[in-house]
Amino acid sequence: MARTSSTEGGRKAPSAQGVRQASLTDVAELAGVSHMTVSRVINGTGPVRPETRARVEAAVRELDYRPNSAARTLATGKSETLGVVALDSTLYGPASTLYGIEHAAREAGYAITISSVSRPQRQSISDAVEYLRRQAVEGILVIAPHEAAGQALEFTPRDVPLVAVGAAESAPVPVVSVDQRDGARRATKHLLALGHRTVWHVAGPADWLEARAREQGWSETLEAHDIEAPMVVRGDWSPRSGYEAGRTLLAAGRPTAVFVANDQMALGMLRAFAEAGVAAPRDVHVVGFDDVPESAYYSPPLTTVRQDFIEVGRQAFELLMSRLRNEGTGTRHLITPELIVRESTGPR
Amino acid sequence: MARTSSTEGGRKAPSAQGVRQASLTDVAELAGVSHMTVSRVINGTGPVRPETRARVEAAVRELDYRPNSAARTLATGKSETLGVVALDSTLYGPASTLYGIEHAAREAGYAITISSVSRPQRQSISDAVEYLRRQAVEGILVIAPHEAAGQALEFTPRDVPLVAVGAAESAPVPVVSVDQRDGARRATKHLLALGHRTVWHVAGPADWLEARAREQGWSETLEAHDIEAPMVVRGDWSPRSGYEAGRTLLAAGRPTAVFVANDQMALGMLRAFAEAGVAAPRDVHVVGFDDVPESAYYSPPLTTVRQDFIEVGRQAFELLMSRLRNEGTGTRHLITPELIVRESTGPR
DNA sequence: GTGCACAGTGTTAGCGATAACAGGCATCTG
DNA sequence: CAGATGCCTGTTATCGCTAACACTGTGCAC
Repeated sequence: MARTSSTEGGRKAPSAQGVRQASLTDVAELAGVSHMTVSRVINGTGPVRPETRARVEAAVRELDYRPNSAARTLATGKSETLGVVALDSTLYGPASTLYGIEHAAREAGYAITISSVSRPQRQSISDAVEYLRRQAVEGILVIAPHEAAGQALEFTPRDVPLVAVGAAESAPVPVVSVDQRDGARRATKHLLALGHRTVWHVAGPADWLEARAREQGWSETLEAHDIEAPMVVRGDWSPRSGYEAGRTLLAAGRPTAVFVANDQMALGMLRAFAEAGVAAPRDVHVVGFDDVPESAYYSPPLTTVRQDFIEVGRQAFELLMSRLRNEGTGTRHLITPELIVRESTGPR
Repeated sequence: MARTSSTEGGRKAPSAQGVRQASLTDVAELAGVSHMTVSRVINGTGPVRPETRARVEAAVRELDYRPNSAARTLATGKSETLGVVALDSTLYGPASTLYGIEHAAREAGYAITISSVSRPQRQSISDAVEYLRRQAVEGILVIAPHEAAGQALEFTPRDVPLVAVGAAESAPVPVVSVDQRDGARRATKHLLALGHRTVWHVAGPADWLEARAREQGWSETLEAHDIEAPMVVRGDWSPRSGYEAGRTLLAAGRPTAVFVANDQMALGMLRAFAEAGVAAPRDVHVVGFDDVPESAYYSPPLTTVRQDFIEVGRQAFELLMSRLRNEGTGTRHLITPELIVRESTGPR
């Protein structure tokens, strides 16, 4: 089609902000039909003669009509919107999960409203949920892998479907998560299989359920091999805390094998080791957790446990949808992680 | 107050999903007033006798009333919701910006609806904007630092306020961004000041405006020193592409100074160098961009250019708000980045 | 004591959409 | 050819809220 210059531009994009959006009725008038007919054309409900349909569609284009979602929500009771309670962080895991959810939702035509919490406290999580309920969301996904989240969810109202991502097994709501304990067991076994007498552990924050599950998987594996678990060093997921943990470990007696609860801390620890002249894999074997994109390029490339966060997000969305449809399907999805072996546990 | 056990619990959290949410009218009936009085109590508009107010508040609690935002939006024309077009990625920058925005918005009582795009194409960005408009957002923030975003924004409707984050200076909308060129100039000057005869550059994807601005800052600095710019090696922000760039550089003649367009690629490059026995800072000086939390723990710790993404998010939100209030304040905010010097450009 | 201001409340009319039902006019069926 | 059965369209009520205005009563100025 040839460009019709000024007319089109001028009509479609009036610079003033005051122009009212066209409504169904406006379109109906212009097309010479009733507003219901327009509604039927827009939504594809009910039969409309092709000729009429064309007239309506022309009017829609002419007025640049856009359905008002608030009105639709009010009339139907359905908002086609989901709420997500997300962590206010750029941690790789939570951020990836968020995108997994957003993706799945968008494909299904659902909008996503986010409410983030800076600190994993019971109150703030309850607040976030409450806030979302006010936004008339149809369901809520909570990405909040801490203890506090589990507690907050206990007192969550039951009248809006809710799915937790990565929360406690004991949480009173449906849950989708990666099997952290299994991942930790794989990591620990891998290190033991390399001939180490014991495996040390740098854990995440104690109030993170995932940190605790990894710790558990580690300690129960040692136990199964009749090995007494050494002291746990705790970090906060950050590279800096991993660095400090590394120095602590060096002082505590130079481990030969360390399972670190996430890749970023492993990076910090490797750095602390390197500064002390302790090289991996020559002097120490290290396994991380998460498989962040960088971990293959650490020095040395890091053996780690891969979690498929996108899949977690997808399954969480699916589970929520099935709840919305009132299908009482499963209440807990566990996703199995995968051990990725790289140089940090390679030949010395 | 003592807990009244079963009555309360039973009424407030009926497990069935079918129970209708209480409406203003329900509350009004229970409190023995008109629905308008309830509305006034809820919103604090208009005078209400303390006694009446108390009765209404009791009824609100009793019924666990929650205002219906769709109805409110329909009646007032204000949705108190902003739309954000975000990149479907876990890149540190975009993710951080998103959280900066969310934070600022939440404090101001605005909800955030996200629409993410997987690939920075003009069409997908237009679609995302269109999608948000349908959600009745009051304003839109576009985090999309690519060429395509700039193009898409040109054809964006003018009737919903829109602010771009990190887009082209030439974009036809208000923009908030970090001064990439300035950052690149600082990085390049820093390397030149260390006595290098030239500085190589590993650039980001050509369709990212930020990549181009950094490249420009680099090349114009060389030019100002009468140095001919060496060949540009291009990556895609990923550590893997940085690794490949590193190998390319090694083959192309072993540079002594490299400015890499982001930290992750710098990591990959350092890895490629290390594998070839080229150590930083002994044999080569490297500067990155972004200052991701990990960069202080790379081997060696990376000199880089810090961008305050949270501040970017905050200012973008502010700018959008001022647009909403129809204050014609500034149209472009530039935030100055900061050079962080670490070992990767340290003494040899 | 009349009038006026104002606190406190109620009534009515939308906002823009869908739901539910009610036709008019063909076309088929018997 | 009457009646039934669709297609296509229109009318009306309704979702839950706020805006706008109307109404009562009290307290105070004059």
